[in-house]
Amino acid sequence: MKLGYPCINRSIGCAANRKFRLASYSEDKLVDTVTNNLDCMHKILKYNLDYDLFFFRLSSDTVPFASHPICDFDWVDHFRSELHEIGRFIIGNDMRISMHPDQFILLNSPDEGITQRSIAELEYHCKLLDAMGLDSTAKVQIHAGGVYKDRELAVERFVERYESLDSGLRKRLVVENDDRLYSLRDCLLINELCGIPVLFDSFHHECLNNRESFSSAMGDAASTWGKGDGVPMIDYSNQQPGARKGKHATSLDIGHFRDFLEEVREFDLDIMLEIKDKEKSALEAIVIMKELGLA
DNA sequence: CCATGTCAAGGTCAC
DNA sequence: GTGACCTTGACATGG
Repeated sequence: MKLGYPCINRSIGCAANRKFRLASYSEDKLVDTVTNNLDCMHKILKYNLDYDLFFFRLSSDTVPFASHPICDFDWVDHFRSELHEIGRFIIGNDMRISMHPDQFILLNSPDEGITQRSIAELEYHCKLLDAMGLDSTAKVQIHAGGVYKDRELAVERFVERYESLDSGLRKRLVVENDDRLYSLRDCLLINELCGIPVLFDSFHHECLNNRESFSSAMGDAASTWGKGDGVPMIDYSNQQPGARKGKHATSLDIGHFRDFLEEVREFDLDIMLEIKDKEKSALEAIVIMKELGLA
């Protein structure tokens, strides 16, 4: 099992997700920002290696506005060697990488324009991973999307659009159960219809489910991952005490995490820890995993 | 320098 | 039909 955290490291004093306002866009600013972001990304990955954290989610802001019409800069070419070097570091150290575009990426929107912009954004994500030389085990996770007053039709649109994507995108995409609209069962249905692997989010599952236990849910999700997809990824988080249901915790609930691991320990998984204090909780979690002989 | 408003992008739900 | 809320950190502006 590998363990990781998303996008941001608060210990090392740099940010790999720096961006700027669209109104102040310039090519110089883009180059400066991406230079910073890639440099910091590399530093974070080195930190992760030092602490046995072999899973990391790259920020969608690595190349700001990459899929926006304003950006006609060939950043893949310009940053070819930096991207390649980071890719070599990742592969050489047997690290796992994911990305997770924001919630307005909607393959199943009835609005064709929204879908087209979403696809452009997915293309950017895949282009970044491609430029690093990462294989199809580096995943881009999305949600199923909206319901639009007709769930069946919305699922149909998702499947149709997924099938129309070119294989370079399809090989990286996975669909994640969310906490309000599409449960694990809904995602498994989508998988049956088009084959997209299902990324299990344990916290969303706690918010929205059909009474499946963690281990049975995990088994179902894991069975949707094929050979080229690598070890199944999952998202783990826990509830912030006293807050609205579905609010991600500030810090790791160690007892909950240990119980969760005990329940899914029969599976080989890579776990993304979606806790607000990022690497701090990851460092606590890796201790637990080692205690249980899982890392 | 600090505080507060704002930011490319949508959807849902309450009223 | 309109507006609040979701959720998020960091940019940007104004005092």
